[in-house]
Amino acid sequence: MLDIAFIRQNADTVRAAIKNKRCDVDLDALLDADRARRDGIVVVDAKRARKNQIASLIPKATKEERPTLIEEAKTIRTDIEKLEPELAAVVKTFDDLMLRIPSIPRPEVPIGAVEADNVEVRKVGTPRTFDFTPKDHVELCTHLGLVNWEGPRKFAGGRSYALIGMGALLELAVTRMAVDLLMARGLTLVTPPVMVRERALTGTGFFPGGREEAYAMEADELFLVGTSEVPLVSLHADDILEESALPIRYAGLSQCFRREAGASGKDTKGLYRVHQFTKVEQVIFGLPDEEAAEKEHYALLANAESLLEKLEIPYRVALACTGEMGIGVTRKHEVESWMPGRNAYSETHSCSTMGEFQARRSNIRVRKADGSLGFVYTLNNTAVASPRILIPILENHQNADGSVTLPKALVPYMNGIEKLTPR
RNA sequence: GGAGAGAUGGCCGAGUGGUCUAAGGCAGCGGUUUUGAAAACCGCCGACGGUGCAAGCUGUCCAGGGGUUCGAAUCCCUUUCUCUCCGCCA
Repeated sequence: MLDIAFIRQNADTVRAAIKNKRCDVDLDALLDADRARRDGIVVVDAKRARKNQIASLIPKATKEERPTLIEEAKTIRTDIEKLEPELAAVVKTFDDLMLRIPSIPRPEVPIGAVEADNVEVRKVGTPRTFDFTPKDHVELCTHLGLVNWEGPRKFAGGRSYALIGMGALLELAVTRMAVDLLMARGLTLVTPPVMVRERALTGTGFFPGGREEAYAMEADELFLVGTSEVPLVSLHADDILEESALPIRYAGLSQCFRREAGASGKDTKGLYRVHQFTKVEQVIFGLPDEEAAEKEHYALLANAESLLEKLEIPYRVALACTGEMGIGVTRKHEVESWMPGRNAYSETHSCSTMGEFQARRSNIRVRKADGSLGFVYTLNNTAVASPRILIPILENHQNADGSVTLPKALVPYMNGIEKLTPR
């Protein structure tokens, strides 16, 4: 969410952001609602002021004066009772529109509509040249017995899967490796609730725009989160954090749930796009300062890259274009791992600076050293998401006989197992 | 799931219909004193909105929502959360 005063004063900037981010919201409707809201407040506040004035006069008034005052107060109350619902309706319109206004992309962000408009920043590692026909991860998982595909699809539906045996252990291993790396770099491990109220999703910017993406549990008015970013950011909703306590750096470990409502028919095969997965996510609360935020952003990015280096996976880093950024994001880097089965770099990490966007929605403030209050900046990045990360691990490290030689860093987490072979 | 007790500013805590512009304390900020610091003393000190060049004026907020009343932190209803006991349970 942006400051309405900022929106009024920078309407053109906001209009450009809406266009470039391909958001569906009517800025003029918002400005109209804002005007109507403020006009309404002036009228209602004047009535309320008189009402308060009369209420304070009555105890001091004589017996003779009282009936007149009470009469006037009753009239005013009737007026107010008529005006308040009208104002509330205007405010509701205003609030709904405010929630759909995107944050402003930073100047370095390329303007573009689709993935192809992202700007490559660097490539690290070289995709391996195979002297045999490499298998894709589906074949490898089947060959090595890492996944049960058919069972889950019968009782849990499409995009479901079960990791089995070494497959399940591999997920634990890579997850634990990520946790250890982040803890060593000063992040605090959190295993948060994954069932949350609507407020957490609105507060982090996933609602109202992404309502279709979330699983809802109607009976309890709870939603399953698609990332632990949601509970981690919400952990400090309504808090006033001391400047000295910042930055706060969390590593969230959770199951994530996504309906993939807009992806029907896309990536239905294998482990790439699934409804339920495990993710270690990095979340930062920092001072509202662009320079400090930039430093944190690149530290988060570096953590993800370290992970991929340990996993010996070639990857590339791209600066996402405006059309590929979420509503609240002001700068986003995507890290794409090389996946031989897709013959492409594909997204495994997403590193975002959100500015004050989430803090305004979730009411997360900082008391600065000079005593003033401000909103914090939030940032987030994937550390590792499984099973998607299993794809480049298996595909890049496969051998001609269908076995997989695990990257060295993973071996201790695999109880010393160096190679996956069919059992 | 059942019964009961609670929720007040950054924190603790008083406040059972008008004088609440929320006592008092802690923390914070400024000052006096001091070589410096501490202590003591004095003063300041909630958030958000509207309006205004500004000074100021004004509205809302005592967990959330609704109601009663000329007037609600206070009375009523409701939701959420916390605590105690019982039940169930990995």
